Amino acid sequence: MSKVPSEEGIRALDEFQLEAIALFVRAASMLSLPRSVAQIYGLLFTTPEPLCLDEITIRLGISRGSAFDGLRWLRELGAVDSVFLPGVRKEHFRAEFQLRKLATGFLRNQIQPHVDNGTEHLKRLKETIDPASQDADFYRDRLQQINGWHRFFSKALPVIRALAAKPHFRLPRKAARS
Amino acid sequence: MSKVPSEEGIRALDEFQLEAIALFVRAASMLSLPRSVAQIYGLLFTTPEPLCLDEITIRLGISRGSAFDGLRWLRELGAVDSVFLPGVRKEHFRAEFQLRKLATGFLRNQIQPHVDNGTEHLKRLKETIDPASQDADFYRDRLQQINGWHRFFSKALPVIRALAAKPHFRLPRKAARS
DNA sequence: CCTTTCATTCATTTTGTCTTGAATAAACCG
DNA sequence: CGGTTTATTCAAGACAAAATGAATGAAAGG
Repeated sequence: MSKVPSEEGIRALDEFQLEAIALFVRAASMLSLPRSVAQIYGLLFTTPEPLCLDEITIRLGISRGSAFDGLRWLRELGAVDSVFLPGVRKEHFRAEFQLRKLATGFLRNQIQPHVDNGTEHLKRLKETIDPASQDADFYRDRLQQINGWHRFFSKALPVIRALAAKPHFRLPRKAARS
Repeated sequence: MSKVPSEEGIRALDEFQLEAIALFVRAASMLSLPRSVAQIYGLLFTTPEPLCLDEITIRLGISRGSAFDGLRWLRELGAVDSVFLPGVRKEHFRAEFQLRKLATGFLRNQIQPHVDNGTEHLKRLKETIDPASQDADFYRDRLQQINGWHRFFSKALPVIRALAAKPHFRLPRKAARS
């Protein structure tokens, strides 16, 4: 009957979902993340059951490609889990929402690499200082400044991770719908 | 003699400056900030004397418009100071580089507004829950989740500010060139 | 005033990123 | 195996953000 994904049995987004997705989109724009990523996460976050790729494209009105890329990104971050339902071929997805996991994934994927890379660049920067130059002292001072920032970030990341892990910031358990 | 900014007496960037600017550009890309902003900051950071707009455009090879916008952005953040030299008409700029100031400015301008705005959106989101809906409980649960994140950020920002302010992360004083 | 210099704006062009959708590959099924 | 469904890639197009530079405005100097 249906070769192409159809909308049969797919209910439209309700007001809560729309508003929540909008909220995620706003938050994502703060981090300059693609709208589609935020939409996908928002949809999964506000949907009790795991959804497959086609359902996502239909409900959000985005293309397969976007949905696929967005899901891959979210999975790599750990913000989305794939779920295999017995007897169902399609991969299904649901939102992960422990702050600890989200923060850890984001730091690991988006921040840490830059900080690590910075270490290397700092070494190179140091070597560009010509001791004979009349600016050598000034440059050494600036290099130290950058080094200080770099150390700060190296130390701050674990602190942030720890903050996010504090149960204090999690919710009191509430009955979850099955 | 010169109606148009010329390169008279403007020495080219040396290796240290080029490398440092590249480093700032990389860092900026992590935050999705425009390249020109990073270039300007990098140039000022690695230049002992304050520079005026024209010197910046010449040394970096960017347009007046970019330089102006970039400087405005950096000034609003507090990452750049303008300096008025006696007997000199042109406004001159120099980099501010206390981590405390940079972090404070960035959080104030780029993050805080989003968090504040979030408060409002959360209120609206709450009102979209239809108590009659069969998803009402589920949605309330999710709303609590987002509330938790929001509280986390509200609390985390001051902590980060405090971290950045720790003298521990600043450098031992070194003689600065006048 | 009038002129000159410097600061600022903004319509246009350029650049880079996101999205799309058709093509391809892989997995599954009988 | 063929046939079919599902997953993934990727070149082309759409879009948004940034950069440009000429035009305008403001301030200073004489």
